[in-house]
Amino acid sequence: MNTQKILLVDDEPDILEFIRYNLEKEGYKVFTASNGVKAIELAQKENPQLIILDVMMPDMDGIETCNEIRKIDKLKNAVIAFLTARNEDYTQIAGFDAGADDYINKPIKPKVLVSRVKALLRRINGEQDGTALTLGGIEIDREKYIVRKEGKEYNFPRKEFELVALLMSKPGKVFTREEILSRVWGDDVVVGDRTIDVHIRKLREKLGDEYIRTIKGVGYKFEF
Amino acid sequence: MNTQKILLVDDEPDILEFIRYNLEKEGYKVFTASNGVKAIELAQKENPQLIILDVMMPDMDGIETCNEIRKIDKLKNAVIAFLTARNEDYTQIAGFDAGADDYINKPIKPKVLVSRVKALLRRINGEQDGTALTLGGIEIDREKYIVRKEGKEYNFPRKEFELVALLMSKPGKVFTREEILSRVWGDDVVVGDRTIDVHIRKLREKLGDEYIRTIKGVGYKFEF
DNA sequence: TATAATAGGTAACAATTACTTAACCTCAAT
DNA sequence: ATTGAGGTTAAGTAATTGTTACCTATTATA
Repeated sequence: MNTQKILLVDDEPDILEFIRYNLEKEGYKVFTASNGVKAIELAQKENPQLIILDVMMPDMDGIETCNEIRKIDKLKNAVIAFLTARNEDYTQIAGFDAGADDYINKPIKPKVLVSRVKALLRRINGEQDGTALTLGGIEIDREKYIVRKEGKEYNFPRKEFELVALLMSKPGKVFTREEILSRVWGDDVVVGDRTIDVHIRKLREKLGDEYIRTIKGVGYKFEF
Repeated sequence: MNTQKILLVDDEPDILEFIRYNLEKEGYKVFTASNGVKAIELAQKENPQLIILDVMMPDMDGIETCNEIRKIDKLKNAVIAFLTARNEDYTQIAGFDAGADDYINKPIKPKVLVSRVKALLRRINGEQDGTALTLGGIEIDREKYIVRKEGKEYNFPRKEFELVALLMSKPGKVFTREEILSRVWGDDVVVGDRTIDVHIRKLREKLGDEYIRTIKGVGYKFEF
């Protein structure tokens, strides 16, 4: 296997060097950038498998940088992790929307960092793990495209699967109809108003009514 | 040839006796154990060529038992098969990590059981494999480019072989059309839309419809 | 070398499944 | 009571996949 490339983005040199040290010790090839613009340049050039972004940065913050990176085609498959201070709840929500794959909390502990990085990189190299998400007895497995409930497996049609996966990706968060349309159907597709309802209904039929809650006038959320 | 020893482990006496009856009829020497601890003891003493483990057992489940057995040096070459209920959480593919060689689905049909056991034992006696992979009664041999099903051998054309080998390499995982094209045909080859379908059809014709499942809008996967 | 057999691919159409819509219903807030 | 948001159902529509027959290239066989 090729040496893995990691791009590290933070405005604090100390943190940059601290993380670099710990990752290079593990044999990774580490690139660093001190701001979003440089990060994007480097990412274009080096095509890293994993990008670690500090959320809090001057000028262009991590989320914005993430959004820009996600627009670059050849980086579509890169794994992006955010560095955040503990308990930055709002940030996290925005971060998942931006397509983050994981969060790493500061202060950083070397061991945690390394094992997390390994787990994230394993995802790319096909190896089993991390693909399943379990919440309130319901498990969705992206890789196998299966939903499990109480040991039984169900094959959901594509839209239903994407919909439940979206809602579960951020349990408790209310997804507006707009958001749902944009992320499950795509921005250019135009569908009628009742389409979402019908899909929600099908999900409730299969999972039970207790998981998906309607927030009238706002949207839907997953609860457990 | 020496009489072959088979160790059977299940907590349900009925199943134990049912299988024992069918295997003894074929001339095998069958030992039974009702739990993992006894199984390990017996395995140590009798050194069976084949061990059939029920996955679901109280206290020490099949996978755990398997892990313990694999630690015993003289049992390194034993073939281990799991008994599983159909549609049971495929999580057990974790069983492969534990070093399982095959899965046998419940409910058990005598004929299927016997031919399966024969196929597994054939591996030990004489025919050295190393590159063979057996799943749900289908065995693919990368070296000889041969597919075996219930004792019969089939010569698959290259593409068909590569396709089934790919799907079986990660049972349960959905391979997108894109992935399949890239890995069986290569990234630069351009083939029409229906090409994959036709090959899938040929495989289903030869193996039976129950192995390859279509996930509409996503891809195909191997199931057993 | 001619001929046959096999493998791989394509096109046309059938079948299936998923998705969307329309029409109508319910419920709660004003 | 009226309105508006969402729920429900059945049926229509679109998209994806299955199937068959046929063509071409390659490899085996006489």
